[in-house]
Amino acid sequence: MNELTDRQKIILSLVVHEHTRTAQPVASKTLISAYNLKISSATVRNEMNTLTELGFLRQPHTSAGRVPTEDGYRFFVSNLVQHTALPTATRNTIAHQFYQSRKGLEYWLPLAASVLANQSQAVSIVTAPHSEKVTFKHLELIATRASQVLMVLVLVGGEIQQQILSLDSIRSQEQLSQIAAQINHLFENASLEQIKRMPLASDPLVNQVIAAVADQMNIASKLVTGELYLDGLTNVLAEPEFADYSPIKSPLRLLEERPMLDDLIARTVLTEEIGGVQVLIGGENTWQELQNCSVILTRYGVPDQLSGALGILGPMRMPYSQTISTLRYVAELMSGLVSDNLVN
Amino acid sequence: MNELTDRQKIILSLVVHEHTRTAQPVASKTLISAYNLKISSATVRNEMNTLTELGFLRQPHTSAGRVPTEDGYRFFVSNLVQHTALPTATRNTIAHQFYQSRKGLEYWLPLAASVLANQSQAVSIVTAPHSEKVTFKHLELIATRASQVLMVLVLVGGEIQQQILSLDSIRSQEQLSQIAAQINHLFENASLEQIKRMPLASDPLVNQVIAAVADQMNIASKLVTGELYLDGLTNVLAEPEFADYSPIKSPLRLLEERPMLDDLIARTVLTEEIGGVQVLIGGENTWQELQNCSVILTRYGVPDQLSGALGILGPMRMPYSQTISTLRYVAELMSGLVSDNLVN
DNA sequence: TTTTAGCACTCTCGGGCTGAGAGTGCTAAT
DNA sequence: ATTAGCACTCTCAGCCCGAGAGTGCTAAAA
Repeated sequence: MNELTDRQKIILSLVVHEHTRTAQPVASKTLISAYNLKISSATVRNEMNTLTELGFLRQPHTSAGRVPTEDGYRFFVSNLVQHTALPTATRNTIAHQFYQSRKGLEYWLPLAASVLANQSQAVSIVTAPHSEKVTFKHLELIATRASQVLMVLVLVGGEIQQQILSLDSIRSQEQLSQIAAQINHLFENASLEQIKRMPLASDPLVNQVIAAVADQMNIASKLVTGELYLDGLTNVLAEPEFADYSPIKSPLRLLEERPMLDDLIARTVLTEEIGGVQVLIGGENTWQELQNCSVILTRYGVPDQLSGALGILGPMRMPYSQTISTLRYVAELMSGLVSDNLVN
Repeated sequence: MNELTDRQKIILSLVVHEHTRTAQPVASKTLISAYNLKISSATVRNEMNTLTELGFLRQPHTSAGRVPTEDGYRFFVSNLVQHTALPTATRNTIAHQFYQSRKGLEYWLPLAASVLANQSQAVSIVTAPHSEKVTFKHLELIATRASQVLMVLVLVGGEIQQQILSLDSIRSQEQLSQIAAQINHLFENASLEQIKRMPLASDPLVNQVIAAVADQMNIASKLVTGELYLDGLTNVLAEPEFADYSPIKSPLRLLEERPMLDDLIARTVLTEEIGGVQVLIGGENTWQELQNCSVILTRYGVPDQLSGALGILGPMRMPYSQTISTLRYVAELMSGLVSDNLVN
């Protein structure tokens, strides 16, 4: 498979590089002049020819330069990308933004989305961290009007679920607090299974609350990802290949349809350990919507406890090295923040 | 101002109607054949001419039909729109979707966004309800690790704020609960001003918590709108006038920039009482980004307690009557839901 | 055997031209 | 006041064409 000569690899790299820069088919002459190559354009043409036969390049038409194919990008990303560290200046800029933001996940998530979108000039995807195992942490019952009660459920990890309960009978705030305290004691660090196995209480109202708790925990356990944050939609629209609007629609559709996006994230990132980066080029024959796009995804958080996904969706013609580095760095930052603020 | 003859009004209406249907300039002949008019095309042309001189219509070029201008739409919306009730079938479809959704604001908000986007085939804007006056309802302190504490603050209305506190000293959950109970008693239904005026407690830790509460309430009071939900971005891209992509970018930018959107909502809806509908045509010389767009906004919720905004952003060429009716109906539904689930 | 210079060939792209068609404004008659 | 009729204007799609870009091939050079 990896039968390319060194020179062919260099040329493929350069074509990819030049094409990401200009968004134009790359001609043989352009290449030697742009990168000061010591070989003639004819030689480059010959090599390009073999690369084309191998399926790594293609010509839009007979007398045009070459453009990398999906396979070309794939080969480039898996074998040729040079993982350069993010420039210190960039790292500082990013870190600075987190530093001067308000503390708290609800501020960091949109911030991460915005930082990623700006840095990559593409669409960013950020999901709130979510724990695979749902564990009870704390319950609170707050009297509102008449028999209505606001139930606030805190899960280990820090996720908060709320629900309005209509109780069968009216209780005072003191009574409610007592019930909550009782359940808090009983359910300390309990899993959903453990809660389901517990015997019924004597007070039917307690049972009603327990049922609601179990219900909410059940909902939480079925979530693949937490809240979703997107940013940078307009960046994509600025890309020259989208001058004709139609190719835009499909990838944007993907972002709007949660099930698809969840599927995408579930099938890629969540199978990955934290720190790994997955690159999907052209939808990999699975997501039709992503024909001319690439998605780069990674996971952040604390393993086995609370983790979410970070991603970039952009044109296939994308500065992979830089984008991957940025994504890695933001993931690192976010992991740190999550672990510093873990509720357990 | 309202100097139009009845026939001119009819013709203006028909031009608007026909143009929203076809997205094409409307010719005099087209009009009489499409609507079986009993007058000749020459008469229509004469009337169109005066309407053009009055600034309600314009010609893209000499030998093209007429297109409504901003003023034309404005006149149409304020004087000529016939407020037809939403068909029962549509109402049922919408109500059904709310009925079979899970209960809870966190489900209704995206649902409302999705319903509006689908019904109007445009971009929908939904903000979570938010109360103008911030009032303390309930506080909870939950021990996590070491000296870290999760603070959960519930405001009257039901908004929940959370924050991780790093305490100066380590306390047990019992002690924390005691502190919370103490503050809950002290702050019952207190406003931010009242809290700020209260004397310091003897326990510095209590003061630390109170400061955090005040801080969170301060943040809440500064929010113009709650969380934001958008949907239907792709619908806009399907509009024929956006075949060339460039006009798309500006309105989408507006949606991504929270400050602008907040400004838009604040300046229009929030000045309006609940039930009223505001129509902004072509940005009304204030929002450059909305050149060829119209925004229809309304407010939902419980007056003076908890209210949010619902809106539709679409092309200026938009079925106003239908869209307004839909918006009204969804607002009505949402108001009901909010008032049924009020925490106070 | 590999590289290179040279050249013929192919294809795109923008400009200019053109004829058909759409729709108007005007005029004169009803 | 309305309308039929007509000349006029402007767009639009199609076509041709020449310039330019870039290739593939061949034959010579290294």
